[in-house]
Amino acid sequence: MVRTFYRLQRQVELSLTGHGLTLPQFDVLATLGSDEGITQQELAGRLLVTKGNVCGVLDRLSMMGWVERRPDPDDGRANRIHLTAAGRKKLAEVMPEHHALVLKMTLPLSDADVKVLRSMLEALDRAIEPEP
Amino acid sequence: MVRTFYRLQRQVELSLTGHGLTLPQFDVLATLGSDEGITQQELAGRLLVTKGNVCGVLDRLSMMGWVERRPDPDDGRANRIHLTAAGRKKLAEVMPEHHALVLKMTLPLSDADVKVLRSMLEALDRAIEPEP
DNA sequence: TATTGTTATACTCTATAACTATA
DNA sequence: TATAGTTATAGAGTATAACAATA
Repeated sequence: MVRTFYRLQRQVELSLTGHGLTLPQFDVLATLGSDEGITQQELAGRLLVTKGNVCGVLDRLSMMGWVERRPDPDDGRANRIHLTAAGRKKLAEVMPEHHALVLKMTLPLSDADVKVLRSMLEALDRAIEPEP
Repeated sequence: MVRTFYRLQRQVELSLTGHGLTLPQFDVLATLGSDEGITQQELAGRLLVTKGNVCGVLDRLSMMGWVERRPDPDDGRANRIHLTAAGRKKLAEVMPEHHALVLKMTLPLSDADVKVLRSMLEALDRAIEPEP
């Protein structure tokens, strides 16, 4: 089961490589796409990675000009992470192919199965550290 | 969907770290557990990684004394990869906790759901490069 | 000439831990 | 003192490409 997960993910990773993105980088962009303005700590929690590592990923993403750190007006220590216009464009560029790949990978399943799969994964996702 | 996959996988990865294993290393051991004696090329195909990279992972695993390369008697170029006794022991040591984690992660699902999920994943797995 | 495996390089990610600054 | 973010280090994985030995 885990091996299948890994293979599916490698497939996604290989596709992202063609866009000059790594999986963690894509994950950050996609997360910001739905939850812009979160802090680096929150981002670290989502990715299940330490804040130190998020820092490095953000360094690379901001060097590419896709994200920017804006100081939190209410907390001098915190940053709020935002997509730049270029980042939004990049995400819009990658997403269609990404969706096409997911669609292709789930082709052996019926539409109903995919729906079930999706709702299962959402249930599993919610179960991951709900009370940190 | 892919983000959930990633989060589930990170969870597995964090658990493996406690055993001094990385996900690719575990993947190799588990693959050998069911298909011992395959070549490095075959292994590379399973992991969706280049032969050069498999070489490095095997270097580390054999340095730990968990796998060994045996020259293929019929093809002077190829190696057949085998688990050592220590490797088999390591796998037996990690597997219970691994299964417990998978069980815990799928707890929000019913037994029937898990069965469905498993059969879906098997279908997806079979669909990944069936004709290389 | 093609294939199996090895080696080399550069980059990214991760674990770990010490550090700065704000609260 | 606790928290948000940064920096430093070491190890591992991956992409890419050149290389040796065998088929």
